[in-house]
Amino acid sequence: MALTLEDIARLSGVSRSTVSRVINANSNVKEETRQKVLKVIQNKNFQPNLAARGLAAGRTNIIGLVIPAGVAFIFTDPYFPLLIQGVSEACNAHDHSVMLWLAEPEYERRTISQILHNGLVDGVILSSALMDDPIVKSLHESKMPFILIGRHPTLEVNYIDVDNIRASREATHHLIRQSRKRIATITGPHNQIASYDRYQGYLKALNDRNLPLLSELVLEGDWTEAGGYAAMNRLIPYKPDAVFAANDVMAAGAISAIHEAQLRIPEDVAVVGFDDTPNASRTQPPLTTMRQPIQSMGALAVETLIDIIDHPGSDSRSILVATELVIRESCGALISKPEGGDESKNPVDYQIPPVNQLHQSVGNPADENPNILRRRVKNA
Amino acid sequence: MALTLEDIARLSGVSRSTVSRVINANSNVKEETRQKVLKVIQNKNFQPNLAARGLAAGRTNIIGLVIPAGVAFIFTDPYFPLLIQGVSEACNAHDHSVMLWLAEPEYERRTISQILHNGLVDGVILSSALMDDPIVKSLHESKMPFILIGRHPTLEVNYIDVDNIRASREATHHLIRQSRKRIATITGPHNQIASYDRYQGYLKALNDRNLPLLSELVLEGDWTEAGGYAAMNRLIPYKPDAVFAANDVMAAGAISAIHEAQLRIPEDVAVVGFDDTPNASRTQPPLTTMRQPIQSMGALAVETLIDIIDHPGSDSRSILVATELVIRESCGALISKPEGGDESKNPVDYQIPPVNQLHQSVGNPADENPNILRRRVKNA
DNA sequence: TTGTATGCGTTATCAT
DNA sequence: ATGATAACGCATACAA
Repeated sequence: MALTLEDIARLSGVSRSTVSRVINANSNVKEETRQKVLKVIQNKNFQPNLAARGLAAGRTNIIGLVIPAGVAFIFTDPYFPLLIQGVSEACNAHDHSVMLWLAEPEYERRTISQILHNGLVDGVILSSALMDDPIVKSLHESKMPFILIGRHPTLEVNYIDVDNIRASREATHHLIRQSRKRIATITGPHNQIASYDRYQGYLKALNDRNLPLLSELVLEGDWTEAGGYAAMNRLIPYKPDAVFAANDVMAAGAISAIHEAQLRIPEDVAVVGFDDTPNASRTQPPLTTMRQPIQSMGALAVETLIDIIDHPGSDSRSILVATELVIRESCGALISKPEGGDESKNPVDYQIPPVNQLHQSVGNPADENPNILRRRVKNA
Repeated sequence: MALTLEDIARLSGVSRSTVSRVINANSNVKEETRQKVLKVIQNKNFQPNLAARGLAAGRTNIIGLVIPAGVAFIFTDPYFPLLIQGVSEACNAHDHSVMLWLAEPEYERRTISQILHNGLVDGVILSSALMDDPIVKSLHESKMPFILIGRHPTLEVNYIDVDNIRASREATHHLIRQSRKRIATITGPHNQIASYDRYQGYLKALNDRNLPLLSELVLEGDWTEAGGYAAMNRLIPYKPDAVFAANDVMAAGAISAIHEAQLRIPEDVAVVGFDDTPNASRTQPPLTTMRQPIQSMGALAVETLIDIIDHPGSDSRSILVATELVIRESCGALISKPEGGDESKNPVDYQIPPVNQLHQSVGNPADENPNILRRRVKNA
């Protein structure tokens, strides 16, 4: 049987309460006593029972990480692994544990109510993807602290995201600057907010330069390599000279299709992806892509969630993490001189901040107001 | 505040114990009462507090999944995601939750003792990899039920694994049958049991056919694509006509290197991998590989662990899951007629069972006794 | 079949 | 600064 507070108390000649105080770093304990107790604890390698602690304190230091499995099958995509890793590391660093739910549709209803009411979890990180995810609504209506990875289209909830619109706009502008005229895009699934935002950015970029939207050059993918491959195959007959894929995995698929069609990259078709996942640099040619710091976002989610848990009733937080266009010359680089003279300056009306600089925004990122970006104040 | 047993009891006009009985499917309760209580529970969407349940019953229905992070950085490899998915799904299906620990070296010591003693976890699935992993020893010395994914070289512990030796031997035989004479291998890291076993299988295959071991054709990789690429580059000067990579990701790296050296696959160099990860079929040419059902192994681990938890003191289990050589003609296929006449029959002295058939073995898989493979008796 | 009483290992409130 | 004691929400042995 495992040791208890009582055991430690007896062994160190104090009361249970004092041991509890020592463990919880309560200042009301004489240094001498503290050391004595601490020694016994170390000696016996005592670990307080978390279930009991949870019961008594109403707090478990456990965070739930929920990933809808309708989306999670994309495990050939490093996105979720990286997110999990980021969350896990941050939890370790903050003395929390992570409970993982890959919420399969069939179990979803049971799962969500379990999470909310079983008293085992202090808060939830939800990698929501679907625009109308019922889990988000359930959480929003409950008292459970939670934070989304990826903004929500309508509800005012806590979230961490990159500014997908801005980032995609920037990525598309990169292609426009190369005088690409027939820029295709392979989007993510319609019902996901990230897909929507990235498509909006693409549209805005075209609009910025008065380029027409060619609807035959817009195709919906499913984030997978096979999907990108299939989409590109259907795109090729329409002779695009560039393609913006909403993630790197689809971009890789597109590259395969382009090669098979005997077209050259980037001479015939330039390719730009999104994510900068580990092997974006290993495609042939290396992929130009929009980097988002997925692991950092996971970590930031943890820290913010803990902050929310510690300060209930505080304002809702919307945190935007900066992205960075990673130009790998061979894949999405300039192939012709700019037509006009103004292409040398960045056509986007703001500077992309460096990737490791985290920013907080209070508004909706869809709003056109780069100035509300503020440096995030930690532990504020 | 969340509802409690007491609330439900009051609402349905019975005692707390009766409600508890209903929830725990105790047979000693009148059907009528049962229905009555059940209705209130459904109605109020009551969820018992798991912390309290854990405290009282000494069981939480939570399973810990521990992945050493020294290994987990390989998240560009779908292995761990697939494993996590398999474990998670099985846990859902069995009404358990999964607690995830990506055990980083710095936190390892604290982590392990937390897992063992915090009373939050009924048992642990450990994706051990290192031969001398201290976590395994800690677990082995503790009373915590646990199961390894991947056998342990010395300790007699519960594990799930594929027969790596046998599988690699089979894979290598496939190359030998093509009259390949200079068969290279890219192994995993030395200190991992899977690497060791797969290398042993390679050695046995050479030995089976009296082929010499050419030490310049053996190189240690690190499971990553970059590692496979680098290893292959160093291998090429020694003119191998085939290479067996200990996993698909390294095989993909090797393919890149071979292409860059202007060599043809499989005419000049045949390639065989291990795992059959989702995009093994998407390499150019498609990869011939040894399939292991990673997700199934995760699920089987969960079921076995629950069984162990339910029946403490039972014998230790060693379960081997069958593998299957997936021959994709273009990558590791025959390029020349067999030299002798006996190559037509399988040189390995046993049939590889179909992949979805799970088997149990009592002995050490390193032992040469295919006959001890038995169908696993479920719920036995 | 049902209710009562006790204990699980903490934290927290109250004394001292 | 420390110690008793009462919750926390549930399961279970025992009584009825």
